[in-house]
Amino acid sequence: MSSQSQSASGMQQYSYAHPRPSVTVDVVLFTFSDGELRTLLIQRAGPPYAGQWALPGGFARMDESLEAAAQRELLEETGARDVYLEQLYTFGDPPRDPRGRVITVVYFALVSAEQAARMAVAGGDDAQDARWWNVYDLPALAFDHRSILDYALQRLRWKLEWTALGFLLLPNQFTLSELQSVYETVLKEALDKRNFRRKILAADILEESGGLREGDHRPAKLYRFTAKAIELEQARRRFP
Amino acid sequence: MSSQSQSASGMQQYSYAHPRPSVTVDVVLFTFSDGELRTLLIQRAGPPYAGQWALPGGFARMDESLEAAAQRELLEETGARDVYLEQLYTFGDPPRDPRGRVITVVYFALVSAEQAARMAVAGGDDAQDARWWNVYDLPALAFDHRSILDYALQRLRWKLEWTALGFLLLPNQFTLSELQSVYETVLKEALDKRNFRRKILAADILEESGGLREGDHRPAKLYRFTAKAIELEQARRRFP
DNA sequence: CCAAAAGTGTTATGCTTACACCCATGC
DNA sequence: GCATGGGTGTAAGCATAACACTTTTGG
Repeated sequence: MSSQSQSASGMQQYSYAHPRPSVTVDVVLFTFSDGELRTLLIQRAGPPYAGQWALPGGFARMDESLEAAAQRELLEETGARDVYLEQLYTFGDPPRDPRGRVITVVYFALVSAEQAARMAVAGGDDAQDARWWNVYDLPALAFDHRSILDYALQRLRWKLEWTALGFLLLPNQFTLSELQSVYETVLKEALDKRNFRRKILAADILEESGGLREGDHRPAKLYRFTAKAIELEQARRRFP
Repeated sequence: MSSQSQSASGMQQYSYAHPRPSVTVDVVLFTFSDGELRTLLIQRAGPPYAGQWALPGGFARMDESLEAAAQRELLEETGARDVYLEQLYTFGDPPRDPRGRVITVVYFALVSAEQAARMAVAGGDDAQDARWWNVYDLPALAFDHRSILDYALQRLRWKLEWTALGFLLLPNQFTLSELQSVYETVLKEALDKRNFRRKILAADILEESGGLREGDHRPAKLYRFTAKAIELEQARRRFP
């Protein structure tokens, strides 16, 4: 059907009987710190869209799965391993990349504030710079990345409403008020404190860590999510 | 980054600096007739998996969107236009196709029994045969199509539980018992008749067509879905 | 008149929502 | 002692689930 061979004709090494699109894997990475919902963007070093900010990502290699490619991109651009990932959507409208037909399989990723802090956020080869941005205060984005990000945000909201994934954005230990603040920031609506606490605790995915968050005022109990909760989410991961 | 040019060297016409995967678009097409949930499969004419049944689909062209490719494949293989489509998932594990790296973007489609009946189900170029199969009584499938189909079935169940998409599988006019039978077949569980009717009617997406289904016993009122209902589903279409 | 599917209401239960005050600490 | 965020219970409304009989037609 489509044959593949390697010739030694200079730059053009891979030849096929039919044209093929490029396939990239991009990642929308969210975290929550300093009271903000943040996403990681890299600044493009070269054209097209040189100097503009874009989602981290790159070309899919021939010998790795799409999810592995997403993990690899994250590792290369942030040093992070074992990140919660799920496939978001595949964008492939012909005009989305001026270089030609590029189909991108986009993954959706969540990291804790701790993981985010540990990251060596420096970008890979084709990046000038990389940094976290407040999701509600973004620069202009390259390609169709703005609409991809909006779509990811929609998915994140949906996830928070229907699953209990919010804790993945926080450090290992957190107070219920911090968790509520994540939900309120992501969903962009105020929640009732008593109802929120009841619902989260009823979901039976949190346990008291025993510690207390000492601060300016009354100390707050620290919670962590149970191992069972993580498994549960992993099981649901491919869905929908 | 990756250049693309055409040379006149026999079969090898398209050359790139980096290897590229093939990208196909496959469609899982569901309908409901004769009390069965059915999916359309085509029988492969050539290798690999010659003679085995597979999802309809084909290579994505360079100048069309992924959804347009799915619509085109459906048109070529069934003659059907204006089919309800949504993107399901992108499968790209390296070993999924023995011919090499093939990434497939899978779409999920629903057609009414009427549309299904009108279809010229004959398959395209590379098909020996094409026919509808009872989803609960399938032949061996080529590639990883069995797990794709299982995933699509999961999505269909979820859609029926949370949205009111069931009517897309039925003819334009249908009785509430027929609609309930769709739900029961897809969800694989018996539903309470009174609760089902109340819930569906409360959703305010059906209207009486005025007609009656005459049969062996007491005639049943015919319903159709309202235009509003279709728009509503279209609006939700990209979600999740 | 019998068989078969159509059609119809009520009650109990659980979940969601709205709502206001006391508690523990740092300064 | 006061300012600040932490922590708690109850009642009303709403949606869900369970449940059985009458109606209409064809044969």
